[in-house]
Amino acid sequence: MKLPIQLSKENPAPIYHQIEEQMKALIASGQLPAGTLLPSIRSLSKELEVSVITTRRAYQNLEYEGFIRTIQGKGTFVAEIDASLKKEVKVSAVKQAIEKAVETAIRHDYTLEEIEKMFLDVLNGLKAKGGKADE
Amino acid sequence: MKLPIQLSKENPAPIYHQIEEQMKALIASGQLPAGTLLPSIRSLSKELEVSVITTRRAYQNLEYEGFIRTIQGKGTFVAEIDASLKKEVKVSAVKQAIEKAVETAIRHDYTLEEIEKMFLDVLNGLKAKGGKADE
DNA sequence: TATACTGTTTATATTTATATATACAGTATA
DNA sequence: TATACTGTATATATAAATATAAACAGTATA
Repeated sequence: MKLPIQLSKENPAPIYHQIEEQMKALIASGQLPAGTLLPSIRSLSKELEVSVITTRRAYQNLEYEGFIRTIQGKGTFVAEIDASLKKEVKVSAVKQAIEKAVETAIRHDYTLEEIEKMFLDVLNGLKAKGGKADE
Repeated sequence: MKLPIQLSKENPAPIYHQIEEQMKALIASGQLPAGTLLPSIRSLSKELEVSVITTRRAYQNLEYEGFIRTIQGKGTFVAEIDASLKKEVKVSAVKQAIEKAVETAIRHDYTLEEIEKMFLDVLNGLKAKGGKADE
C-alpha cells in the first residue's frame, strides 16, 4: 500500500495537516475504498521521511473525524462512510480550494474576467499534457 | 492608513505569513503605490490584535524581499519597484493559487471538465453579487 | 511459542510561532 | 527642548510542531 502523498516544504501548513488533507481526499473521492488497509505509521513515516509522531498525529485526527479506524496489532483501515457524506466532503473541499484561489486573485486586483481567462489557461495547459496532474 | 488585511485562524499559515502575502498583493497590484507610508508596527499590531513581534517579522521579511523600506524614526514605506517585476509577482502569485486549487481538485478525482464547471459556478456566484469579494 | 509485525505510551529535546515587557535610538513638531 | 511618535534590540515565556528513543501491548504466523 503506497499512498500518493506529496509533502511540500513551501506549503506553510504543518506536515501532519498535509498528510491529513491528502488522505482525506483519497478517501472522500473513493480512491481508497472502505476496508483498505493503510500503511502502518512506521512505514509511512519512513516513506515520507518524517517522524512516527507526525504520521500518528495525522492518523489520530483522521480517526477522530471518522475517516479511518484503527485496530491495535492489526493496523489502520479506511472506515465505512456514507456515500452522501463522502460526496459532501469532496465537493466542499474542492469548492473551498477554488474560492481561496479566487480570493487571492481578487486581492491582486484581478477582475473576474481576468480570473476566468487565467483559469482556463491553466486548465488548457493541463489538457494539452493529457489531462492528469502527474503526466 | 488602514490596510484591508484579514487574518484567518482556519488558515494553517502563520500570521506573519498571512500579513506578508496580503501586503505583497496590495503592493504588487498597485493598490499601495511606491512611497505610501504604511501603518507602524505598533498600530498594525493593535489593529490586527497580534504581537508587535509578529507584525515586525512580516515587515522585516517584506523589506528583505524588497517590497518596502524602513527608516528608523520615520516609518515604513512602500518601495519603488520596477513595473515589470510587480507584474510578474502579481501574475505568478495568482497563477500559483489557481494551480494549487486545480491540484486539490485533481486529488479529489475531479476531471478537468468538472473542475471547469465548478470554477465557472464560483465565478458566476460572485458576478451575481456584484463582482467584488466583499460585496 | 518465537518472531515480526501492528498500535500505544511516555519522556526528553529542538525549532518555530507566537506573547509580553523594557530599554534604546532616530525623527517630527509644538 | 519636551513630547510623542517612529523603528531597534534584548530578554523571557509559552504553545505548537516537530524529532528521537525506549518500553509496552495486541495480533498474525511460521
